[in-house]
Amino acid sequence: MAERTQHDEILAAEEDIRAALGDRPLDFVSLQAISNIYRAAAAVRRRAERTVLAEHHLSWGGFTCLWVLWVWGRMETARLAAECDLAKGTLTGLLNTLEKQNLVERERLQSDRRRVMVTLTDEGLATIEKVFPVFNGFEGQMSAGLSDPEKLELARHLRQVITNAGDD
Amino acid sequence: MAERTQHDEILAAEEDIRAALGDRPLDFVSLQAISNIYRAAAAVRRRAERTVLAEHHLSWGGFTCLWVLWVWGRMETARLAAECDLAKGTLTGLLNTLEKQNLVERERLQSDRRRVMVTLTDEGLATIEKVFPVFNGFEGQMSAGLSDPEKLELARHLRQVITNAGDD
DNA sequence: ATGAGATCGTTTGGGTCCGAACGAATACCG
DNA sequence: CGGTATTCGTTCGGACCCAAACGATCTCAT
Repeated sequence: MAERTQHDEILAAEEDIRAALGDRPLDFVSLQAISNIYRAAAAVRRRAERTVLAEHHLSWGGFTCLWVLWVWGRMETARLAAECDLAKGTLTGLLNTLEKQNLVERERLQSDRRRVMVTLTDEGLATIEKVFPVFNGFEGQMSAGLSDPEKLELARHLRQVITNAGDD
Repeated sequence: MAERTQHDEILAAEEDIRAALGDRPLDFVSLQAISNIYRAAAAVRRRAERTVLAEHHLSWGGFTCLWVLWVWGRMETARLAAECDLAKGTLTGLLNTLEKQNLVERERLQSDRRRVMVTLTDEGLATIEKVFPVFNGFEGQMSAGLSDPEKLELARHLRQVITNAGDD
């Protein structure tokens, strides 16, 4: 069992950093915490896009839109962008794609013709109802090896970071 | 103190999910853990690009390249892409940008003219030596509110996720 | 009423990112 | 040797992503 796992490699890399910069003032603990967030996010996203989402021709952002619309129901683009954590300009392009796929519909509001309401189509509803359980299983796989209390702790720590980084 | 913080809003959103889907089989714990990784990563990156990195005209990826080259020294593009966690095609564009900024240099290997060695220029070295301490301070701000043991725990949990998502 | 200002979603331009295809250079093998 | 495979970095097409600029629409004080 002398196998060198990816886990070990990550730790080894972090040791290299300490060795290379050990004589400088360095908040190494914060560095580990924050830099691993980005690596984990990128790894999970890539994996999802190549497996679960690719099978249904969905991008990460597209899936997020469907999911939000499924859980909270039809809503205007401004709120949808906020819930999906996207810039409003980005959402425009995403909705174009989803509309071409007949997964969502746009509708100008009568009361205020600047605004646009977004609704799941029947096909969009069927898609998210089919994909979400698979995606949720994927989330389970990605967090395998952590106990439920550990997962909750992870989520709690991340909420703290999100709050600290809050876009105000 | 009736203030509704961003922290509360995140938790409220998660409650909405449970309410909307409560009667379906749902691994809610894994969902919280994984989905917050992406939100945290995006928030931290946006914040960094708008503050620390913008002042020095660096993108997230560009900063990562300089950092890697600083810690581990000059290396070939293939390894640099791996260390930066980027596709090799992406790295080509990033290096073009960094080369225009006179921060790195490319050099064909004599022994194998397919390969390219990347080196920090003096200006690149000066840049990363100036920016890194600021960035490290930024990482401290982003993880404020967490104790050192909590940060280490966060890093450890994320390493587990990275391993689970490993690109094989 | 009506013009100034605010607020929508969209467009634009630039950068990031990926996967697949490509051309050059090297390595392998008979 | 000489031809085929493999392995490089780069290019290409497409999607994503953002900030800023843009038009259309609404609001509101005059």
